[in-house]
Amino acid sequence: MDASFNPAVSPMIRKLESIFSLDESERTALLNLPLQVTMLKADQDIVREGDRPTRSCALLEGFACTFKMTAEGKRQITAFHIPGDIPDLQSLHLEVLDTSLATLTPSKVGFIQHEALQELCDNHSRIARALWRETLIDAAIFREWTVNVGRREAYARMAHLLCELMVRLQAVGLAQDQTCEIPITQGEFADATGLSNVHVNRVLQALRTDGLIILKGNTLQVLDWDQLKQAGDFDPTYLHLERKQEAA
Amino acid sequence: MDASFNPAVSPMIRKLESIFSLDESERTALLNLPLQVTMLKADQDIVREGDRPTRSCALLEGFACTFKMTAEGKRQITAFHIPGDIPDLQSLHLEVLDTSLATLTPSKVGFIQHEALQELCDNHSRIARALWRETLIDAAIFREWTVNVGRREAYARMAHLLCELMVRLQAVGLAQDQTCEIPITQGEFADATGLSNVHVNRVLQALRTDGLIILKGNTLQVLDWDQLKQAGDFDPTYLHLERKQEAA
DNA sequence: CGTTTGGTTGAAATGTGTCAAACTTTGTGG
DNA sequence: CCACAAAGTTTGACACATTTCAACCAAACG
Repeated sequence: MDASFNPAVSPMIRKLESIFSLDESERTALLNLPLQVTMLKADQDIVREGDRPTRSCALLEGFACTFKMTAEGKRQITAFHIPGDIPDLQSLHLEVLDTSLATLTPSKVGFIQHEALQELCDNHSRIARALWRETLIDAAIFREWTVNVGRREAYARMAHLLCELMVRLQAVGLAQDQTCEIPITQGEFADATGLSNVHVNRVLQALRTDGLIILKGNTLQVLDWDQLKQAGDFDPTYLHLERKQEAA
Repeated sequence: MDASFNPAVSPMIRKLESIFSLDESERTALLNLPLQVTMLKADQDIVREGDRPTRSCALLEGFACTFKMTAEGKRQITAFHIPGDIPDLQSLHLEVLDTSLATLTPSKVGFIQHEALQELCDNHSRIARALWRETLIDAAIFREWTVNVGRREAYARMAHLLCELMVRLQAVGLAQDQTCEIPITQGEFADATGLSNVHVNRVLQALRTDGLIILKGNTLQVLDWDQLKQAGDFDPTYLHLERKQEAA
């Protein structure tokens, strides 16, 4: 390991490698990215709708979410972010942010100047492709969420979301034995699924009663993957993972 | 005009120029794109979920939509496409399609081999940026649709969708005097908004009664843009248009 | 012109939201 | 380490937006 390497970026590399094969020189280039690392508290805004950031943010530890408020004051979460994600990579090519980004838990984030990202893309066309691909997969997840919210009833909707989180966490090594930590409150689940928190509570109880999951505190354990998958009408294709990982 | 130029691509260029400034050499490069032009009937699949296409499709004339079916047989439309759009540009970097794409009306489409697109991107880094940007804007629209379906009630939801279509059509010169052609049935609006067709019908009647729109056949006329915008909680920022066009 | 497709209407059913209170867990400062 | 506050979860009763069903109507079309 070169002394100038920045080991903090490793979650980001692990994430990228879950969707794109990197070679040694590419990993090295990523490890050399200048990163401004910061610790953030829970429920803290990282960037806000309307901002014109000159940098993007890599989530290194902790959970975050992208959201938007309606005129009526309701919140819709459009994405959950887990370690390794670059939640606002889009700001590299879209000047104005159309959503806000906030932490859900205490988090470690690394800011990367757009210039540095641009230079990386110019010098490594395959990294450019990998990052473009990452934003395309984000888009695929947004599409799937629209389907989930628009056409699945509450029980399936919640099951689907849990499936997605499980598979994504597994892809970056944050789940094992069908178990993972999901520090997301029922109110946050509600804002992500377009349901009320009361109804999320009832649906989660149903999922427990049906023996599909154990969800206590922040720990989710899937007891019956096949049934949860079926209940949620979940097909992981849209996550476009490099090596398919069945949560088996 | 060079004889080898392909004038069929012009809707695509007009669309790109609505979100990114092209110079003469870039326009020329786009005009030289090898395009396989085909006429399609209404309600015809262009590509299907699970396909692994080697080309992307530019919509030159007509309307199309991206959609997904749930296990219960319900359909969710995740995007409407208008002339100039490249609805499956994402397949350039995502091997497997996670959604289907179909025409809504008789359409003229131009297929572009991925190799040709890749070469174009390699030779013109600014076009690469423009195309990446286009996919990022598509993603922003998906996000907004999630908000729309998840957190707005039917009346606002429908108003928002009409606002979006109006502004997008205007951006490519397909709307004037607050009027445009929208060949979308109430059933298709329903599948896009996550409502039933019966309820879409009722909401449209309410929008008419309230004097916000005239919608007869395929012709939409907005009578009171400000009120429609307010009713739909519509803020066009997420469309990231190059020169903002107020529908005024 | 009949047939199909899409639009409209009304009545009844229902999934989910709202409200309000109680309960439980977590975090924290004395 | 307790005590208390704060945050999150659970429960029940009721309200209501939206769906479903079913019929009818209007327009488009070959």
